[in-house]
Amino acid sequence: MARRPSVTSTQIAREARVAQSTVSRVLNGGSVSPQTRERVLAVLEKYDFQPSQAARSLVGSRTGVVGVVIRDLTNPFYPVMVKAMEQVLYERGLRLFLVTDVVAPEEGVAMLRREGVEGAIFTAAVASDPLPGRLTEHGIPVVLCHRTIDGFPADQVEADNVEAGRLAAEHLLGLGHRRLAMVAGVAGASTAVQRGDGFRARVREFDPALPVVQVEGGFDYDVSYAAARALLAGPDRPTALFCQNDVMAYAVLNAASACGIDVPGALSVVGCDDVPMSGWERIALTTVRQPLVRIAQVGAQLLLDRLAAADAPLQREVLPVGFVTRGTTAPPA
Amino acid sequence: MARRPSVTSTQIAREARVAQSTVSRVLNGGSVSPQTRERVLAVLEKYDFQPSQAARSLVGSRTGVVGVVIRDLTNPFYPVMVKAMEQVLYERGLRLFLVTDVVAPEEGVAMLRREGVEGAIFTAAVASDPLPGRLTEHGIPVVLCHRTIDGFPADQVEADNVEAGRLAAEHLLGLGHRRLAMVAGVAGASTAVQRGDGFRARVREFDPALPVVQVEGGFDYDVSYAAARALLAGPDRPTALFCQNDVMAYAVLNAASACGIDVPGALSVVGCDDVPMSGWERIALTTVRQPLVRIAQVGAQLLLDRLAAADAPLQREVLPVGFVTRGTTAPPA
DNA sequence: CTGAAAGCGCTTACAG
DNA sequence: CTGAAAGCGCTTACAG
Repeated sequence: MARRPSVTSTQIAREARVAQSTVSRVLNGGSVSPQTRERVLAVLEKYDFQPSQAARSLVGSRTGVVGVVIRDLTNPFYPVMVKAMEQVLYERGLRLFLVTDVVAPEEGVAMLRREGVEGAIFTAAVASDPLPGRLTEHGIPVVLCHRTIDGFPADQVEADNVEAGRLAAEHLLGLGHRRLAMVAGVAGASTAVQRGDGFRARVREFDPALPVVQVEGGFDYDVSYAAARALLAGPDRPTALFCQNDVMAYAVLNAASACGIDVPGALSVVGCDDVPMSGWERIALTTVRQPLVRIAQVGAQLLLDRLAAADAPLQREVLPVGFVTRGTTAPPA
Repeated sequence: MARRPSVTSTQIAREARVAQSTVSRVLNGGSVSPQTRERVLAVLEKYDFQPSQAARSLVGSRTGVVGVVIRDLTNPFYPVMVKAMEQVLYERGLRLFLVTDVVAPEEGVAMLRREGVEGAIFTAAVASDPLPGRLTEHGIPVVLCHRTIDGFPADQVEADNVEAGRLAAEHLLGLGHRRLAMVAGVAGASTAVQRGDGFRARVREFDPALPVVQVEGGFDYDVSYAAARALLAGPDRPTALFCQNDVMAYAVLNAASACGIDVPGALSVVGCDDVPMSGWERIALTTVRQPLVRIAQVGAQLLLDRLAAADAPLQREVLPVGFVTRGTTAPPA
C-alpha cells in the first residue's frame, strides 16, 4: 500500500492545462487570473486534492509542526492542556505533534527533531532534565509550560505555585489543624518544589516548631493511594493533608474511604489544580485552583511569539491562583 | 526561524568522505564495510544527526504515520485507548497523528490526507458518518474501533455491547427494579444503539409491558448531569438507571447527590465501560466492563494487518464484556 | 499573470 | 561495498 498521494499537483496542472507552479499559486494564494484560477479550482475540487505536507515541509522553510511533550495522557490534567494548546495552534495553521511517556524521553526528542518541529512545548520538565536543552542546542525554540526550570534559557509560564502552597497552609492552619502532612509530587518538578516550599514557609511563619510530615506521591494516583493507606493506618495520623495535586488528593480521599476515615470529619484534605472533576458532588475537593487552560494557552502563545521574533527577550509568566473551599476540609475533631 | 535540519546527510557524507547514499545505507542498514560504517557513525554521532521525516516520506513509499481520530480527549475514555494504540504502533515504528474534535470533522480528514497517513483508526464514528468513507475513497485503509458501522467496508472491532445492555437489565431486573430508565449516548453511535437494544430486549423478554424511560445524555457529562437533575426532580422517578457509559453514570451519581437522593438506597445506577475511575471508593460504580485497552490494541493490530495485506478479507471482532458489581445498585426501597 | 527550472533532503535502483 | 544519479511533490525565485 504505497502512501503516495493518489493525485499530485502535477496531475492537476496537466488536466487544467497550466503549469504546476500555477496550481501551487492558486493553492497558496499567489496571483492568478480569475479564469485560470477557476479552471484549476474545478480540477482541484474534482479530485478533492490535498497537497502533500511532506513535500511542503521539505521545500518550504517551515514544517508547520509544533511538538508538545506531556507525561501521562491518562492523567486528567494533560488532556485539558493539550486541548487548549491545540485550539490556539490550529488557529494559526500549526499542527501538533504529541509526545507522551509511551516513548522514552530521549527517543521523544529524536522524534521531535526528525519531525522537524518548529518549536516544542514541555509540560512536565524536571529540574535536571537534559531534554529541553537537547532541543535548544539544535536551535529549536522551547517553551516550558506549567513546570518550569529556573535559569533555563526558554520562555516559561506557570501558576503561582508558592502562593498555592501558602494558601493551602493558611486554610488548614486557620481551621485549627496542627498535625499536618503533605503528599508530595515528583521530586525536581518545579510545581512540587514550589508548592511544598510555599506550604512549609507558611507553616513555619505560623509556628517554626510545627512539623510537616511528608510522604511521596509522585503526582501519581496509585503511588499516592498506597502511601495514603500506609500513612492513615499508622500512628499519629495527621488531621490534615495537603496534596500537591488533585489526582493525589483523589487517591487520599479514596484511601480514607477504604480505611473508614471520615472526610472532613476525621481528616481534612486539600488538593491543588482544580481539574473539573474536583467539583463533582461525589468528590467536592477543597483545592487551590490554577488557571489550567490559561497556562496552556499562554504556553502556546509564547511559542508563537518566539517563532515570530526569535531574538525577543525571554518571557516568564506567573499566573495567579485562587483558593476553592468545598467539602473536604473542616476543623479538627 | 527556518526549520531546516541543522545538518543533513549530505554534510555528514562530506565530513565522513563518503557518498550521501552511503550515509543513507548506514542509517537504514544497507551493506557497508565495517570501516566505512565506523567512520560514518562517528560523524553521525558527533552531530547527533536525525534524518528528516519529510524527506523520507517524500521519497519513500510510506510516511510511517497512522491517523487516530478521537472525539473529546478530556473524556477519560479516549486517553486510555490512545495510549494503548501508541504502544502497539510505536513498536512497529509507526507514528501517530491525532485528530480530535478541536478541528471540524471535514478538516480532520483533509489533515489526515495531507499528512499522508498510511491508515486511520476511527474511534467515534456514527452511523451516517461520511468521514471514514472519505478516506477509503482515496485508498486509505480505515479501521473502526470501539464504535462500528454495519456494512462499512473496513476492519472493525468492538465490545459485545448488546450483551452489555442485556447484563445491565438482567442485574437490575434481578434486584427487583421495575421502574427503569436509561441515559442514552450519541444517537447513531453503534455503542449507544447496541447497548440500548440489549437493555430493552432483555426487559422485553422479562415483561413486554415494562416501559423503559429514555433520556438523552450524548455520552457527555454536562448534558447527562442536566438531564439527570431534571429526571430525578420529576414525578415517577425511576428506581434504577442504566447509563450507556461510565461518564454519564458519574453525572447521574453527582446529580443524585445534588438532589439528596441516596444511591443505592433510593436509586440504583449501572454504568458501562468500567474506566479505572469507576473502581474508586468514592464512586464504586456498578458497571459493565468492556476490555478497553484490548479493543484499542486490536484496533491498531487490525490496521497493521491491513497494511501488511491490503487484500485480506475484512475482519470484524467482537470482544466479550463482563458485569462488575460494586456499590451503586441495590434492591428498590 | 504564467511557465520553466531549481532544489528541499532523503531512498533507491543502477553501475562499477 | 560504494558512488553517481534519478526522483519523490512541492514552493519559490526568475524570466517573460
